[in-house]
Amino acid sequence: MRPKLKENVQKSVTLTPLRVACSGCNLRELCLPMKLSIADMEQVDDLISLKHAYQRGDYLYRSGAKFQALYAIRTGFFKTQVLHEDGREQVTGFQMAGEIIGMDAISSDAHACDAIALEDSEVCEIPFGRLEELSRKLPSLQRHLHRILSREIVRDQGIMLLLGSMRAEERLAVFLLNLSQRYATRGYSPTSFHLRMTRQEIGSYLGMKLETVSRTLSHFQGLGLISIRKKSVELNNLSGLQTIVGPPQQLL
Amino acid sequence: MRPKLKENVQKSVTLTPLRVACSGCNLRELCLPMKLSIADMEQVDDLISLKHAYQRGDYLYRSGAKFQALYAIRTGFFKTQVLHEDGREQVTGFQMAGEIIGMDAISSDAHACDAIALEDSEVCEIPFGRLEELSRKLPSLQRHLHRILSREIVRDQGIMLLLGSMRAEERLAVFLLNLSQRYATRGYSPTSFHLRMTRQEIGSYLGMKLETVSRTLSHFQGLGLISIRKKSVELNNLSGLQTIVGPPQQLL
DNA sequence: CGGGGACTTGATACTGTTCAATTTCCGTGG
DNA sequence: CCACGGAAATTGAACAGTATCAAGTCCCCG
Repeated sequence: MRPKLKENVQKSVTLTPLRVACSGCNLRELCLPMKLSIADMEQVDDLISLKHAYQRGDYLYRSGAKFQALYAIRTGFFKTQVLHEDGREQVTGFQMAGEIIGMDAISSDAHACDAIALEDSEVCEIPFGRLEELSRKLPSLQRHLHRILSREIVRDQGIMLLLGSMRAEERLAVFLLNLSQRYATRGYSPTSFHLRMTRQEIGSYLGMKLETVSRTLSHFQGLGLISIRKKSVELNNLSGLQTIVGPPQQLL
Repeated sequence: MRPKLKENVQKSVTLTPLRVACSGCNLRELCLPMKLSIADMEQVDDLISLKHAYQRGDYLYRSGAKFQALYAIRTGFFKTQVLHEDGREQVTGFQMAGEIIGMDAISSDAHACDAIALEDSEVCEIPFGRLEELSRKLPSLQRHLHRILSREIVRDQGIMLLLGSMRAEERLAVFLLNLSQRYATRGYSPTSFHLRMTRQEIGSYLGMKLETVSRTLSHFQGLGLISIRKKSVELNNLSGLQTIVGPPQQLL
């Protein structure tokens, strides 16, 4: 696959740098905002050339495993979770195509959480040593890497806000709206999609029990906000969901 | 202050590189793990030379403010908080001497949270553009920056676990033990310290109401685990607190 | 020395959990 | 292809943990 790609680069002058680096690996996240020359782009392209397939249930990495690479999800769906020694588990995120995963491992050279495929997926490996090396030469790559790391921090802060100060209904509404927006960004319907995760996993992520997730979804359905049947959801009233997130009782 | 420092560098051969870069600014976090030549160290030293004082209640930065620099806390104590439009606020962290703050702003060039001094504090400014520039030249600085960013991600994951799967008692025990450990690292007593924040702020951080914080602290005192009088805490039984965090009822 | 914020404590209300019983669905093997 | 078995999901009822509301105290700062 890769050689063919390189030929494309050389032959097709009309190909924008963007499309070159992203054609081997649909890395919206990694490539979109960068302005690179063709030559530079090829270097980035080389970096992310390794591609692996994972089946549903497979671990992309396990907590404690030696850190070697970041991973760019090309297709599919993952969850990340941290395990407490006493058996508690907390889902820390759901990741879909175009997102980068594994950044927790940089700090200690070992992964701090598990990443598990929720459906069959393809992933590009980004050897971190080489990424650092290359980003020393390419300021725009460097800047982009920093943005990705920082975005993860901001995302986590949002989840803290959610877990620390929202009620069950609000959390679930935020969750659905977030999925909706992410699917929309990727060209899928923002109002009709499949949940790749179980109620239990949603509950773990949102800090509530699976029964509460189920009840709350049923409640939303009763209000006509959504239609849900097992894992297929339809959001019938996006602004209605927004209202639930907003001031439930008049605060401030 | 800075000129004097440079003279020290030139005259005192016995000064280790570490002590040079840290003498102007007590940046355990930023400097400790790096191996740099004297010349490189001086460059890092130059980078972090700007120092500012903040009084209790002052904002180090506000949400939305343009991103210009990271900040290394030299002395004092800060909190960071995110505000939801409907007035809800969530404290996302308490930062003390030696910690780096402001990394949320890299992703969008604007700060995503407020940082407020909880006591009179001194802070070193680290212009981020120059930090990036220098870290392109110094791989060990680059690596260290990445570790700091990643550590923040790991920290946030820990808080998600706390908020998502622990009960009030456990959260508070974790909180006290975490403070204890951080004070110990800095050479202060791990068992006797002042809380710099209000019950309300602790509650916001831990996802509970101030009354619950107060009650739970009283409860710990009743158990003989701690002694607390307003803001002074004494941890009388560290392993007892650990037990509270551990399996409360036999899980798994 | 006053005033107001911070804190504590109690009584009550409510949200979400726990336990339990069914039902539905999906993958597997006959 | 259908039947089966087990996991996932739904729903109900009782319960537990926190939040809420309300007094009252303490103490820090001006």
